[in-house]
Amino acid sequence: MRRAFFPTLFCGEACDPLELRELRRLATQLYFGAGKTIFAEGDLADSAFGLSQGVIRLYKLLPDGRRQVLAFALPGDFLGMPLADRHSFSADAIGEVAVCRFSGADLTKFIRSSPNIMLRLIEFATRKLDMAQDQLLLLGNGSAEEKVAIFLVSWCNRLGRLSMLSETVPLPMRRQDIADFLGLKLETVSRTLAKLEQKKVIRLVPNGVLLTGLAQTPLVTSRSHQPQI
Amino acid sequence: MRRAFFPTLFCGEACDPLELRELRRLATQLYFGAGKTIFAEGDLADSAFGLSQGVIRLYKLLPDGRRQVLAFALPGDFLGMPLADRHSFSADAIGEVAVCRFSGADLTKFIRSSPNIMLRLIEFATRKLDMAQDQLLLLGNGSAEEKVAIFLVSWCNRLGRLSMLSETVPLPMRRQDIADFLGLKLETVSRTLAKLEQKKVIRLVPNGVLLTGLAQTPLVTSRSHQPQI
DNA sequence: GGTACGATTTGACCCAGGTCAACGAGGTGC
DNA sequence: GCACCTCGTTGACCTGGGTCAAATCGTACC
Repeated sequence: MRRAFFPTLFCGEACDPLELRELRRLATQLYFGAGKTIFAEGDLADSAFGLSQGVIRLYKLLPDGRRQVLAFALPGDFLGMPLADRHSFSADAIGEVAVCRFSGADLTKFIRSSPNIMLRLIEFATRKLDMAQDQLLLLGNGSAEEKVAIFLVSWCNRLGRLSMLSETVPLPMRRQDIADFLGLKLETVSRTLAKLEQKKVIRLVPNGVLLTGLAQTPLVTSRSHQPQI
Repeated sequence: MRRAFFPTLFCGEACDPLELRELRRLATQLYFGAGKTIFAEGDLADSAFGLSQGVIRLYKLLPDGRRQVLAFALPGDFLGMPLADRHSFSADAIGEVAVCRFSGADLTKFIRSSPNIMLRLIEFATRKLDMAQDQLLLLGNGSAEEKVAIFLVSWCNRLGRLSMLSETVPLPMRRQDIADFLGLKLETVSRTLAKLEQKKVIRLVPNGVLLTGLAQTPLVTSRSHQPQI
């Protein structure tokens, strides 16, 4: 829980230092324990969140309990879209988590006053939309093996970009989370991982995997695939 | 092919009449025959399109030919996100189609100069994202029957909103398109429709259906579901 | 150490939906 | 009319992944 990590959405050369200072003023750091809910679908979106430390799962629930995990958020990710009036999905902590919260009213005023920030938001949303569409492609057309393999590849690409990649790739989420992300059952995820291990593509270790070489399946080559919301 | 239909994104009370006039100046009307491609995934997004008349299917292809239909666009829909540099999916006409094209450079300049329009774009993208996430929920968790039923309900809600709903609901797209939209095979779509007809929920007619009462399955109740891009 | 409890793996079986193939209903051109 | 072609339907069969149940592993707490 070291230093405050700011949403990358607001970082980079394009962001005015003055605006950044203003933003920092709006942000407060919050901590959540494992399994705690940051916000739930349907909640008034009276504030916006950036993830500083830890991993968060974003998901939707059906009345009968079925769940679709939309994404796993990593440090730097922004949660949800500012300016929406209600959250369209739930978010809860996987392990310990630190987030920075932006109070809604102030953030809204700030965004509306800055064309610069609005442009970044449009680009942000465009990227999210693109990723959601890649995910649709995967859910609609992938076999269990393709789904799991692509999930692993994309997960370690993301960790790599954050320099959080050691020899072994950590998988902090439960099998059930992966299953709900990929539209599979947890037994199938487990079996598929075992199958990949037999093929010498990965090696399973407690709370992680070791990638020893991932075959290129048709879906893997499909551009981007960097699920992060 | 009557009058020019303008993207609803740019309509409504919030849009300044002066800006609207400017936009109209940027738009040119184009016509495409059945099956013609308006743009393809990966193309330079040097212009943006609004659909005036007809139906368009938006989709992604895999190298091996598998296809995911992302949405069926109806008149008033905007195709793709402005400001992106490349199209992230393909679009082609189902039947005869009229679109208005906005030249990219001019549109970009116009958007960047209008905070008003940028805000609308953010809201637009937020809605699209929300819809994509509902679609993920459906693809990941729905049975064939749920998928088809929800598709029908949502399709006729959209037609209803456009007052394009007569006694019988037109289904201008092929079974294969519906299948690729729902992550099913065309035989399954056909069988499922037949099953729904046996249950007296619908009646099949050439190029359409007659809804005689659609049961509320868990997924149907899941808010919104107004696929349109 | 030992016990308890949740997460994961593994096995045996089943079924929704995929696959393959035949058939039928409209169109269209000659 | 007839040949041809595409789209849709239907049937028979198969299989990938779901379901149910029983180990096994890991970790935390006595």
